[in-house]
Amino acid sequence: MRKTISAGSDKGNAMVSIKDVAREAGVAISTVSKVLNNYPNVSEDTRKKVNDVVERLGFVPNAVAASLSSKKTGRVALLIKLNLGTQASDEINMQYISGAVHRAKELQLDVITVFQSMIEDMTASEVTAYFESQSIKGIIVYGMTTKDKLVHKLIAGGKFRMVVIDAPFVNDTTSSVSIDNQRAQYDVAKKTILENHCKKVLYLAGEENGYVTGQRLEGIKKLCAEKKLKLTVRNGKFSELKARELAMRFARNTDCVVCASDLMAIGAMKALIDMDIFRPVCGFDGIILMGYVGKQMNTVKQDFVRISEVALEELWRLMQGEKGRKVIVPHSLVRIKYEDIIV
Amino acid sequence: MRKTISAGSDKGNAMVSIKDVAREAGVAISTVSKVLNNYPNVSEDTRKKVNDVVERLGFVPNAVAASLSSKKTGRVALLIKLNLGTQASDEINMQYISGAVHRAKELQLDVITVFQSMIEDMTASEVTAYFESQSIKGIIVYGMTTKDKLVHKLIAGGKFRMVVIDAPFVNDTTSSVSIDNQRAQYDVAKKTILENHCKKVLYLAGEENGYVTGQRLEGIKKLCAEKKLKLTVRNGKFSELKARELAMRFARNTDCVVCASDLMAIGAMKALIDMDIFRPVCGFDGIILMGYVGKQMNTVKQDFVRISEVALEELWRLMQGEKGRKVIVPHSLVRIKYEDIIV
DNA sequence: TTGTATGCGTTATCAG
DNA sequence: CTGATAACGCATACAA
Repeated sequence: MRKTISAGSDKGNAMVSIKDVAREAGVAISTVSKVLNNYPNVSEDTRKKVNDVVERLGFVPNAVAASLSSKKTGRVALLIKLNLGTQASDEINMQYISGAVHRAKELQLDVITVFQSMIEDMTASEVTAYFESQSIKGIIVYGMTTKDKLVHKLIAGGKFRMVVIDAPFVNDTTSSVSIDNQRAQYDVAKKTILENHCKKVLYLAGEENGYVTGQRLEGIKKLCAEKKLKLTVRNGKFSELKARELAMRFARNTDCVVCASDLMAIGAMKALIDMDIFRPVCGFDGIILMGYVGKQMNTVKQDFVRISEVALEELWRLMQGEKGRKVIVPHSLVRIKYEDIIV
Repeated sequence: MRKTISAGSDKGNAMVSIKDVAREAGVAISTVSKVLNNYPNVSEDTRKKVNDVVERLGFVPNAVAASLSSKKTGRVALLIKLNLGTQASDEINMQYISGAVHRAKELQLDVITVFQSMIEDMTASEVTAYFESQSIKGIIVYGMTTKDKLVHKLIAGGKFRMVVIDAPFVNDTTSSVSIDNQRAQYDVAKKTILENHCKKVLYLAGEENGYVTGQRLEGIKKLCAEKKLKLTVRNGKFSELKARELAMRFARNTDCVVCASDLMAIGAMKALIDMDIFRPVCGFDGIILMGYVGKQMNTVKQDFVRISEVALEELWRLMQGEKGRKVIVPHSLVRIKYEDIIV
């Protein structure tokens, strides 16, 4: 009668299982299972009876056992690329993880986090075996580049449902999720250029093997064509240091610096400050670090949490058997000030 | 002879199971299991035979099934506290996750990531049930405060092996892992004070409900007592904004500002710059953000990746049945310059 | 040293 | 509508 809270260290108190519920409710295990999984063929009467016991015993089905048995309910892996300790990527990755993990809990999906570095020295079949051994059914890939052969093979293999962020892959079992990179680059540059009446723009592009690099480049090209602006493009490789160097060399002869990432924008801006000249700079991503540079800049705000939530929902869809598709998440333009981010 | 890569989209090839290995090797399933788990009683002969087949088939044991069966091999949860979008904590948490996940893979432990926000509105027994339903055997708690009643109950409940970072809990099933906070605060302050010949120090302490706050406070008190320095303590609450305000109000009458966190050090330093006065400032944590402030500061470098690796190893120990203990991880003193962190 | 049998907590397929 | 019962992939006490 007493719902013993089992004070302390009584070892053997096993978790309450479906069997206990069945016995307590006076029905068969299979019936309990049906109630739990909302099967149609079960009377309101027993349904209620079972649910009451479930409630009373505080029963929660064992997800591990379920996934062993079911083959449907599967786990998903987040494949994260950890960049050399630049905390810009830490911030972004953390938001990715947070978004996915939260949404996963709501959808009753089990999530494991995997870093590229953990699998980069494995062959494709080893990685596949590893994921299978973990009962992984779906994978979300963050920060994929053209050089990630392993991921390409994973997609081609077709063994897993996959969602790739910022990479243009769509097939029956693969979806892509991203913002409209071309449009975003166009928008943020346009705003900056109009505000400052620029004629000659220096564009610091991302790394060549990044899929977004080309799209963003299209955006700035389109703008410059439309507005008849002189465009100088340099490969900043998404590197703060590289951007700094490029700004030092080329910024003097232009009236603004458009960057394909916030980190590059920061590098460029710091260079300009050191050079003691002013040029408007705009970035891309909307990371908090932008608030620490001392100068405000326009940037594209990507909602990484949202992107990751959407990616997880998309993976869920795929795991229900739906076909892959391309999903675009909205973005916005912002200026990040120190006063806004300080807490 | 060819190690077939199984070209492409052959759908139905289920994962190779222990059964397949057994059949292929001409032994019983249990024998394979014994080989896999390095049991003593198995002849070198069959051991080799089995291992060959394992190799050839690329077999990897199904972790889910194993944990269902074994009751020993369990999963561990990382309980992460996500702070209001300050990317300082993002950086730290990312390193925590990275360290734990990597070490976990080596130790063949399955890891799930859980955020405080996901469980904060549950009761202790609900959380317990949730973790049990996930076959969680051990939990690492990051960023625990005195106010986290839930975690306290989890520890008291004794159902899980636990490792708490930066919190003083040790019992049979619980270990604590941290640096020597008192010593670290003493060291970094001493260095700063000696370098600048300070006499009056302003100390911006952490939040009262943080376990490290008291230890760090002891460190600075000890130093000031030894060196006969005038010490003014204010509660900065680990807040950059609060530190900024406190620096504005109190820094003028002191010759240096010792902070219990880098974020506060940044807030204080920015305030000093705005006030146009110079005071040496030192921080605590060693986050990369320190490189973006423009002024170099001494700080304590915590190796969060290492801390988390150690925590995971400790959890592993506990799960082997060993008793809880207190583990101290080394720290170091550094100055973080923009030139060092830019990549 | 090896094999047999049972169980872990579910889901799913059948009869009833 | 409900209840046995067989998987799921593996570990392990026990028998051979």
